[in-house]
Amino acid sequence: MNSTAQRSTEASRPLRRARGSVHADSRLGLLLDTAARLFCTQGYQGTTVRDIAQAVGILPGSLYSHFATKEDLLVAVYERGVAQICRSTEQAVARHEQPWPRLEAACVAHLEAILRDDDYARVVVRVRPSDVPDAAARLAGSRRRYEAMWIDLIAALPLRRGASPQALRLMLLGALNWAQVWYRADGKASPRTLARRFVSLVRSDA
Amino acid sequence: MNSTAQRSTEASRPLRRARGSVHADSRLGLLLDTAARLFCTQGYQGTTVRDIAQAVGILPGSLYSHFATKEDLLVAVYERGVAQICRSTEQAVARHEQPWPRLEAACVAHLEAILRDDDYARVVVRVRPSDVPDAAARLAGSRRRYEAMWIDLIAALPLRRGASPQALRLMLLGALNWAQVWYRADGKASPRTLARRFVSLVRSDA
Amino acid sequence: MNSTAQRSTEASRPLRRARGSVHADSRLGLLLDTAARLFCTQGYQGTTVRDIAQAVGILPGSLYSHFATKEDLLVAVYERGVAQICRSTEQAVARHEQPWPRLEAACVAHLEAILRDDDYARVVVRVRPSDVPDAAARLAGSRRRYEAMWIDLIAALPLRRGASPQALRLMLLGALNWAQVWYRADGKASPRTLARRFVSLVRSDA
Amino acid sequence: MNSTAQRSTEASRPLRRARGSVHADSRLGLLLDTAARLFCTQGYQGTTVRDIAQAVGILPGSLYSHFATKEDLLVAVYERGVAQICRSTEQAVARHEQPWPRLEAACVAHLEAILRDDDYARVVVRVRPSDVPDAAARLAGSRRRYEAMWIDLIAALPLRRGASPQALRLMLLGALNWAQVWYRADGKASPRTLARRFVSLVRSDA
DNA sequence: AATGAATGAGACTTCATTCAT
DNA sequence: AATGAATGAAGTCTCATTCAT
Repeated sequence: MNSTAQRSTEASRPLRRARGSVHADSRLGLLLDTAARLFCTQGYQGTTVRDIAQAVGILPGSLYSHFATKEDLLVAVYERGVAQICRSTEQAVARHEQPWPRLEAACVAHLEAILRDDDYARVVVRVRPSDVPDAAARLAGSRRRYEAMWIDLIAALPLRRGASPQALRLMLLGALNWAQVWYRADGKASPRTLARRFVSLVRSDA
Repeated sequence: MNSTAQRSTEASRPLRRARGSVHADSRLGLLLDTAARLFCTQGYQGTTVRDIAQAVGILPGSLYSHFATKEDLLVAVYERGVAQICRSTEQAVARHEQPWPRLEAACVAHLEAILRDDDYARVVVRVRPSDVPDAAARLAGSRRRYEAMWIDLIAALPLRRGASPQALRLMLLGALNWAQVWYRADGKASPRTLARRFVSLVRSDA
Repeated sequence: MNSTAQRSTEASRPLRRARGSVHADSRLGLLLDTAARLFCTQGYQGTTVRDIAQAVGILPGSLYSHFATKEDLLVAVYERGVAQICRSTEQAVARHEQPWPRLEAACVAHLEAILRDDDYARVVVRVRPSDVPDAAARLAGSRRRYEAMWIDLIAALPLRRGASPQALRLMLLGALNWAQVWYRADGKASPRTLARRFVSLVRSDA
Repeated sequence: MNSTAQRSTEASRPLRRARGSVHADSRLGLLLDTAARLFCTQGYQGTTVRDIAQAVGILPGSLYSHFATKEDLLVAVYERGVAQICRSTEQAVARHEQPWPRLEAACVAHLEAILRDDDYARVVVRVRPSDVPDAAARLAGSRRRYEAMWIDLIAALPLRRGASPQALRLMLLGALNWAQVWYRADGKASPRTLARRFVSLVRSDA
């Protein structure tokens, strides 16, 4: 619902202007936050320009003072989402030195971001590039840096011979991302617990 | 509303009328097949009633001789999808007796269904119930039978103490389903290979 | 809701076939009754062919075995309505010999018919010919016989010099017909009472 | 939503843009005028959004910049109609002091408004609230103020003992309103004459 | 930056009606 | 007489976007 923990100043929840944003004193920050919230809640196609404008407190046409198209707005949100999930994950990883703990920390950070903390990050998982054909390439491009990070994380693991690092990465990220489909906040297991269980299932050194 | 399940391949992909059907319902069959194809290709919201009607060769309004709403059509497709993925998986599982091979067979069948074989099954994974709020309950209901099957498959495994069967199920299914997002048919690894790799990663008895 | 008191045999309320209708054993009687009920309840434009067919228990297309168009069905209902309101009024009038009591009896019969007793008669007042341009002439033609009766009734009155018989007729019928707009069955005054009050207001011989 | 009431004749019938309006809202005024004209000519259900938009010279969708639904547009027209018929009647009444002449003036004003002068007023009589179920309550609410005026007018009359004021009001208004059904502008009697005849028929003090 | 009205295309759906069976 | 599927036109309304102000 609200964006990151680290940057809460910008995600001013109510309708008024955010301060301290890189985007100066404009409504741009609020606009992005709102779009992120609606995109991750209702999906890209399920969110209308009207929805966003109304939640921000402007008219639909005014949105085009900031973004040329709805897709551009999505791309902006998506890029921020990738940036933030990268940052969260990097910070979490940096606290550990051993490869498996580092991987586990990444999984926890990732899952917490896409389930709870960060509307921007949630959009990255919620919106399939193929749902927005014209922007698919740009979205996929944004994602790449994050994937590179995961490739490194996995490469550092002492896997047993024959195990596919790529399969491990796809499996872990897939399992984590799909949690967005079934996870309910009122459940018993927290994102953190879930992430740890997933990791322990594939941890071959135990 | 929809007809049998025994005729899954009868009128699968072609744009024109099915040939040689024993039933006289070829139009309805074609309609469902077409809807399944478009829904899994473009998503539910990305597919218009016009798209479907045009691909079938009828007028948009004619669709409403068969289904009262677009959502009802989705539900019919979805229910067929669940039925077929259940059938495929059950058949695959039945060829094995040991728990891990049974699970592996299920994963292979599941992944092949949602990546390649079966437009109906693909819809089940492609369309999130929450994207279609008014039909969400019906869709989720359909899914339940399939989930029950997986719970049984997992319960039969000799897991090491402390491992969560639920986490294992959610992890495997999530990883498999998410493959729909990144899998490209021209890739090196077949669905079968992928599924086996995923299973081997979580196989604790090796 | 149901049609006349004198012909209750035909107006079999539930969905099954009427017996003893002039229209033999067919569903025609039921069809007409149902159309009358819906037309007077929801208006002509507010009633769809589907509504009628469904209430009768047939398919929309089957309606066209009986009537070539929806308008033809309306005309048939309307003509019956005029016939029945004529009959009711004539019977009521026949019980009196003096001109004013005859007029009063006509008003009572008319108002009871269009407010309560007779769905067919209600249609005659409810549906404006101008709402159905293509059938307007036929509807207006049906009405004529009834109007002639009223002209005679009024002509028999001993009006004071200068009073316009035409104005009196238009006023009385207008006041009665408009009651359909505001009358509620749960009100205090019965149609009979209302009709009498209207007559007494214009009765110049008191 | 709708603008002033002081400009009733400004953009009355012409198909094209109003000339010389003091206001810049000519488009909205034209829209309302056009809707009033079509609603009173063809009825509410007989008038399509396309009809209105085309007569105004905009696209159907553009109508929704001003009104959220077709019903909202009707309500706006209807409310104006009640306002204007109130105003016309009040002005006419104000020119007389005796109760019967005041009533007669009201009848004349009412009849002229709903037969000739004022498309908005005509809509009030032409459209039955029960034909537009979702807006019925709002329409009926609008009407109330006008009815209150009539109750006062009637209450001031020196009726003979036993005469029901309510019946007199319902009779007069019913007779006047129903004239919309049968009146043709080319007839011999003017609305004014007709209204006077009606009043004289119920005038008990002559 | 923002407004408010409008655009143009297209959304889903309904309607009366047809017609082979 | 009735069916069931289809037609073709039209229904109301929504959408992303534009543009003069």
